[in-house]
Amino acid sequence: MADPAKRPSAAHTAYAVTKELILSGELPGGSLISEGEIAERVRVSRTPVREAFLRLESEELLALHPKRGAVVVPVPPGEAADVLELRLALERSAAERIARIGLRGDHHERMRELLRRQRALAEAADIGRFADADEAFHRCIVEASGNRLAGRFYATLGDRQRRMSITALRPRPERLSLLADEHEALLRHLLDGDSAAFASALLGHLTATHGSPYAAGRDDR
Amino acid sequence: MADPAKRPSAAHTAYAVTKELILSGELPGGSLISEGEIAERVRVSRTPVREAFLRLESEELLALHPKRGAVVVPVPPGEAADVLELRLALERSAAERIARIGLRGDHHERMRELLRRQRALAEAADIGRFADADEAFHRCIVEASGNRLAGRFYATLGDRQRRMSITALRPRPERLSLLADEHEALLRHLLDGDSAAFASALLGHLTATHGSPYAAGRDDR
DNA sequence: AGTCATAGATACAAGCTTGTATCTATGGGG
DNA sequence: CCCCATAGATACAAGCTTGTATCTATGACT
Repeated sequence: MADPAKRPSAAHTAYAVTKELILSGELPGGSLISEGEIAERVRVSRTPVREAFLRLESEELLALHPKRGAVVVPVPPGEAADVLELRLALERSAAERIARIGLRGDHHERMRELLRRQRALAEAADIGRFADADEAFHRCIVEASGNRLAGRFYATLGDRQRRMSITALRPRPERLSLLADEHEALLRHLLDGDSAAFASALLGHLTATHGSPYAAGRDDR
Repeated sequence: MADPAKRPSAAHTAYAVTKELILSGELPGGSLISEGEIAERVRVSRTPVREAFLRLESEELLALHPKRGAVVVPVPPGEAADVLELRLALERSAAERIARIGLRGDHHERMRELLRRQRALAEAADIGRFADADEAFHRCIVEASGNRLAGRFYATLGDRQRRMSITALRPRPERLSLLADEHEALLRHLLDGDSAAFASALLGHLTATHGSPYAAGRDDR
């Protein structure tokens, strides 16, 4: 089959497919899988699957048990709060910098476009794609700050976030419009340079969607 | 060794020990265990352990995989919110009934005693025992309503609650005093017959400790 | 005291998986 | 076009577990 640049290796395909199964929730935490099972699914031999498993183990998505199988590592119950707290920190920090340096036109345009897209997806009740546009909107906020490091770090939260949003975000389609409204409000605060209002609205927004990041164990309470 | 009434069977011992390991978090969700491993730990043969595993499977604490082992079923990420919502519902309902019928003296005494106990444990920084006294306090609220069914149902949330509170409640010892303060406030509202204030305070209390029950997927938002 | 039933110990067979070694196919470089 | 290296396929051995059958010990009842 025709493939651009270089055909991905069997090991990489096995890795990508398995990772997607985990992140999408099709293989939930606690599942017990095997090299043979994935090999059959991806239609390769066990050798590249073995390599993929090792990689996923290093990413703490799989726990390998010799001669017994691999367990999909569950999302630790407390991690939802940890990820949320980091998201809050990164986005607030981004809003403060944007208040200082302004919001570049292309970023503004991009957010507008994402908001329009969200409206359309809310109307179509497309929860999956809405979640993608939701995530892209928040990521754009962090990237708009110009802090490349923050942008990169934020992206690594994406995988962990996906595993939680699959179960946390079980919205009725009507809620999608509310979420789009809240995104509008966030953009307005950015444009006003009001990072305090942004922080407050963001906290409400994330709390309603994902629960409170200020759960037990936090030091700032 | 001397034992009262009847010595518990090996199967029951294996069951109780394994369940405690799971609820306490020593065997977290995603752990892969075996009959032999537990048999060695409890010092019995595999036969009673096998029976215990079947029981734990029916309670959805273990997932058995023939010839491979048993996986400790992880706490589903969304379940924290579900359990919290039920707790809220039961405790608010109890507060409303108590507002109507009053708080019996013995229940009042019991709660006072538990609060004193919590103060002492906060001072001793005994997080484990504090959590027990915390749980007993909330359970007493539900039992004080006189609704035996609610009391029984609330107790079944106990197991699920424990698996979450181990990770959610990672408090610094200082926070224990704050929790005791909040329990004082809850009792005061009960005594005042102010179920609305009780509901509001309870929401704040549980949200701070366990995160918001009104996460995505709720219908009342 | 004897008998019977049941819980549990134990040993061996069988299932499921990984680990390892060998072979093959393919692509790149000379 | 040939050779070499590497990715991957495949087959068999080995590890870990459960499933099953048999035996034993203990307690209860007669």
